[in-house]
Amino acid sequence: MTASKARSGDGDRFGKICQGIRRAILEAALMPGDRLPEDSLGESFGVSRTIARHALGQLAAEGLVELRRNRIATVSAPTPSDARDIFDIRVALERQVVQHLAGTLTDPQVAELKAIVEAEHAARHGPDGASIRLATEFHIRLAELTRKPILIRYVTEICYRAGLSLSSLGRPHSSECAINEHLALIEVIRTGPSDKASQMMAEHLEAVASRALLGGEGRQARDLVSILQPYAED
Amino acid sequence: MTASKARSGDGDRFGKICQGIRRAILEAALMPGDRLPEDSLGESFGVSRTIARHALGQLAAEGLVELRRNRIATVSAPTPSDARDIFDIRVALERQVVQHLAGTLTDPQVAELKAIVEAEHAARHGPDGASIRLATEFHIRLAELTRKPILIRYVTEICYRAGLSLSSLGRPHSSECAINEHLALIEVIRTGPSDKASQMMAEHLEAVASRALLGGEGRQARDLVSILQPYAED
DNA sequence: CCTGCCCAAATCGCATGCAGTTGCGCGCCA
DNA sequence: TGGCGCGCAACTGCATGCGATTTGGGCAGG
Repeated sequence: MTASKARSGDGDRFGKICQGIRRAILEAALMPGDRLPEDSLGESFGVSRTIARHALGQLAAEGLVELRRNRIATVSAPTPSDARDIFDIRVALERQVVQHLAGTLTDPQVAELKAIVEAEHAARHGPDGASIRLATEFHIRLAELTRKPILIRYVTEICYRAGLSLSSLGRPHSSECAINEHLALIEVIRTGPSDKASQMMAEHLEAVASRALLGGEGRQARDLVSILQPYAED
Repeated sequence: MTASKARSGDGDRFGKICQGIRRAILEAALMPGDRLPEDSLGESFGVSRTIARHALGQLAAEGLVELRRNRIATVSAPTPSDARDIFDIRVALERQVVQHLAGTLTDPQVAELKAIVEAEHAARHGPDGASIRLATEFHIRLAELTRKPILIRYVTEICYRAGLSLSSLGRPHSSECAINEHLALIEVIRTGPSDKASQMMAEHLEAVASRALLGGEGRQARDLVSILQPYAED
């Protein structure tokens, strides 16, 4: 499925485009509403429209890209309410991750996770995009440790969506605390009972969501679309 | 995506194919391993390979279809372990559904849900496929009542995957009890506290999973792939 | 009778071409 | 100056064509 297909490495042009756009979105290089015409996309990745088009379809299925008939594809613009839903789902899924993982981490796994957190620490004063990407990588890596392909897939997808929501709706930045929370998470997953670990993950994600989403001045100009949305539903 | 693109009705050939195959899989008309060549697919839906191919991509992203490079697409063959993961995730997601819904159901909504259960009752002696489809429809309708598009999307997807798992790994049938459980669910969602409703949903889904999955003689010939899988991973 | 090789048919991967739709800019009119 | 409508360029929707790859079945050899 997607996970196995995204595993680019051979001549997988399709996966390359998907991954490229995903990363661009995650790092906030692409912002909601940005246009993604098939032609120019294919050109910049050195392939024909066909593949670019296919990739856009995939990304639309993941919720990162919006596809309207006969219109240029755009980067999705999650509403605050979307963001709320995404984080609710994310909490539910990542609780499962830590529940399955609690007490099973091997030393190399712990080391790998700590290495990611260290990278986060190193990047904490760099561009915003890198921080978000690394934090996301931490959560995805955690999911991958479960070796449950379907869970991995959903966590990955929801993490990307969350990243998009953060970069478009969130405050400029607030990753400082997340780093400590990640370290604490590793510890509690390694040693703690699964309930406690699950609870801590839930609190961590809630903290991320409220630090970034609820506190700040979420709404900019383009938010009028989310305001008008209820009126346009019928 | 599904939600916004499912706005079918006009000339949406793409959505038609997706929905057609989804339904065929859900009703067990298509079984895991069945081949889905682009040509014949497009022919039977009256479109060119291009669209059929695109639809297969979408279904692969949803996990219903397996796509291997240069090979004919096949209906996915979930392993028992996949099925376990799917139901774990499904429990987590549907708990959210009933938590959001508890105590908010309007009378027409209750009536609509009861109508679906009634249809289940009517179809309880018909072909297996119809029962599974209606039970699935119940859960999806429940999710739709939350009006949370992203949650709806994930629940829908996971329900389809669960349906595929049931029809391929499950016993011939055991929907009798599910009908009563659905009725009980409606009641507790309508009146009960959200915790209780959430708990009942979890128990219902666990019951479905264990009735169908754990009890029976899950493994047939093709399961040797899942047996060999761990050895082939590196 | 079983095994292994080789070739033709089936099928996929991808680019390109054409037709239909959108929307943007420019000129016209108030 | 500001609003309106028209026409063209850009873009998408989709089909088809060609080369590459897999498959499975026949034939030769053990």
